[in-house]
Amino acid sequence: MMAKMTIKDMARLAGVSVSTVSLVLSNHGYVSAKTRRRVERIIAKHNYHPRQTARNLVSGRTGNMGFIISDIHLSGTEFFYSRVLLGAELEARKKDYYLLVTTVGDTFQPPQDTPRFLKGGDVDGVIIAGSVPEELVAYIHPLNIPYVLVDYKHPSIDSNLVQIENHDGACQAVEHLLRHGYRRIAFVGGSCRHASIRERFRGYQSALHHAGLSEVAQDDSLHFLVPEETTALIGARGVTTLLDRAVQFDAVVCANDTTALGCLNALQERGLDVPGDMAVIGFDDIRYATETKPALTTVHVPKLELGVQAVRLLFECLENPGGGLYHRSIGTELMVRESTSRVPVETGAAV
Amino acid sequence: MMAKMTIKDMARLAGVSVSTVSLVLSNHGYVSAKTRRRVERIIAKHNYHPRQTARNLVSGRTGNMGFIISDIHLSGTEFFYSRVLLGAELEARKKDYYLLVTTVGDTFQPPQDTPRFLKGGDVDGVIIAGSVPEELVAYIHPLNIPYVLVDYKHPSIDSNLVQIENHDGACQAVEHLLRHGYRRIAFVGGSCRHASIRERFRGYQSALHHAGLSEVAQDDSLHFLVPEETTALIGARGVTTLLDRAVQFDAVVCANDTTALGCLNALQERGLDVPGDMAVIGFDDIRYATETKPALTTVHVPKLELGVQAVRLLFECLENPGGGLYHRSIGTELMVRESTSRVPVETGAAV
DNA sequence: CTTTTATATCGAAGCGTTTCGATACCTGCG
DNA sequence: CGCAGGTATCGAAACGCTTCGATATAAAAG
Repeated sequence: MMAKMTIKDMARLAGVSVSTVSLVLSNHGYVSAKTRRRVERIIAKHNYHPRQTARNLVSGRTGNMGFIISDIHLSGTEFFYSRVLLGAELEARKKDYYLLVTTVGDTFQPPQDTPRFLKGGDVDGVIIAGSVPEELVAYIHPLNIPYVLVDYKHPSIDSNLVQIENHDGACQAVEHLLRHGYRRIAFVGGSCRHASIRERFRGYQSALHHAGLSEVAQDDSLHFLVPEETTALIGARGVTTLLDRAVQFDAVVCANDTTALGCLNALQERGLDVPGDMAVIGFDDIRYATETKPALTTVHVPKLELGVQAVRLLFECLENPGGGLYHRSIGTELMVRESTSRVPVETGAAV
Repeated sequence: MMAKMTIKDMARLAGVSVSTVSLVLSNHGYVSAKTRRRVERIIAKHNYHPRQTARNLVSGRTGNMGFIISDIHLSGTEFFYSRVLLGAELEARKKDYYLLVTTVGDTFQPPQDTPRFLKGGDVDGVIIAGSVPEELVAYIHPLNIPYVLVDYKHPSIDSNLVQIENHDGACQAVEHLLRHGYRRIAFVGGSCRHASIRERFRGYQSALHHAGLSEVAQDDSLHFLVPEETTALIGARGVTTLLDRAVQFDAVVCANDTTALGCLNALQERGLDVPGDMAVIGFDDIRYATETKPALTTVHVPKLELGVQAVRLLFECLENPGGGLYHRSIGTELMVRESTSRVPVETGAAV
């Protein structure tokens, strides 16, 4: 195991100065073809690679971006943010950037819980995916390090944002149900404090209003919206609660697919047929949306794209410092499967 | 936006030398209580944090570890490796280490596709999660940088390993079926080139042998094992293929849960009752194993634990360089749910 | 009262790069 | 022939930090 080679070693071995080796490496100034060849041969022969750390020090640029995500989101409830992460990684790598990933719990105490890379300047920018403690954003904001929020928004701090068109997606869902003749449409979901969920609920209401069904939109006995983290159980509890209220409804819009899975199971248990007796529609289009029986009609969210756009946004901030805040909206697409129409339809690919 | 503060600024402001500030920071040598207080006040007041990059340069230690995972694994087929990642992150952070995450595709061309952080010395060690191109391991091995493979093994290169007790898990599955009276037990799965899947198959065979059912273990008409990546479709195809062969069987052990989901759906479509007509057992215990109808009996793999152990192993390598290769085996646990016993049983938590 | 020893502080070297002049050589043009 | 300007190479400073002596003082020991 030979000791780590440095640029000095290369210079010595090639019989040139350190600066010349550096010039060869960076392709900046003048180097004669002959010298260049000789240096390159030596470099290749010894498999030399410049130490990034040293470069960082002089350039003030790290080539890394932080990716912060709540532990729950990374792998707790849904198969969602790991795709956002993947999209971000693929896009970042195109520009030779790498992701320094860390998770945060649902509490965040500024000194101890702060990722070291934020304070130590190990990253050029940060992506925050999904909802995180408000304190985190409040901590990062004044740090003067570019950051982008994905599918989350701090209540009072303006940030760079990549958002899902939740409102529009929910409208699409409701309009689809209306087209298929469903009228008394319920809404079920957890995490109601999350802005995305609220937007979905508002989209649902708004579509009903436009269809002249304001009494449905306003009828809170048709709405089950709780603050607990989304799980299938919430969906099951939601739909059984509604059924037990003996309120009449023929369709349920779910805040997301996980909720919808719970609904499907609970309805089945009650002996109700989906979509015969009741339609169910989800949101997100997670992987298992195609595996349910019946396959779940849902609003597709392009998760990779969220990651990709977040990275692009961050790059723009980096290239254009002090250039105000950016804002991107990612559209959704209705995936019509079996849970909302009496005739089985073609099943599209999920995720 | 004030310019970035350095240790020099702190020294100047506190009226001491740079070295003294450094001593305060590191808690190494002698500093009088008075001086310490003064310096600490100044540091706190200006929210100064030493630049990691600079520290790296002198210490030769980065405080980062690489985490390499195939793009497919991160979010393609299963809800598995994102939990490994989470486990690794949580454990690494305990020692103030962070993960530099990157993905690899199923091809890997050494110069271009090599993550920069491997060459540039941005990490102190590397974790490789799941199966990756052989060339990747072949590339990293001679780099003399500590690395750990999780749930994967290079055919010829010896590495530090964290493995699942696949063989034992599959035995548990088969033994459970045998106890419940199932005898003609089939095996269905994809990705058969993956060592883990092969071990599961061998475990299945081995348990049957021990039970005196060698003819089942050897009967290839009961085995559906294909090289394609695991999907639910493979499971569906597998079980219908077996049914169409008109071979008699009353239970199917699946290479993993995704496969099992496909089996469940296909069986249901054929009008067969699970577990009445046929038992189905999975492997992994992914999140949706509890959401299927019937809930899936499966072999639980502690995914977080895989990540945790990988990080611990890597730390050992770092603290003990040149200390040979390490090897850890992570046990599994049978989760009995509804798909294997005629009487419904309590449903445990998944994932 | 001198000699250790423990305590406190500092200057300077060094970590591995990049980059900014400085120097020197050619070449071609007036 | 002399000189501008392009080409080639190099030495040295700088990036922000740690750490190794060196130096100085105070306390303890002889």
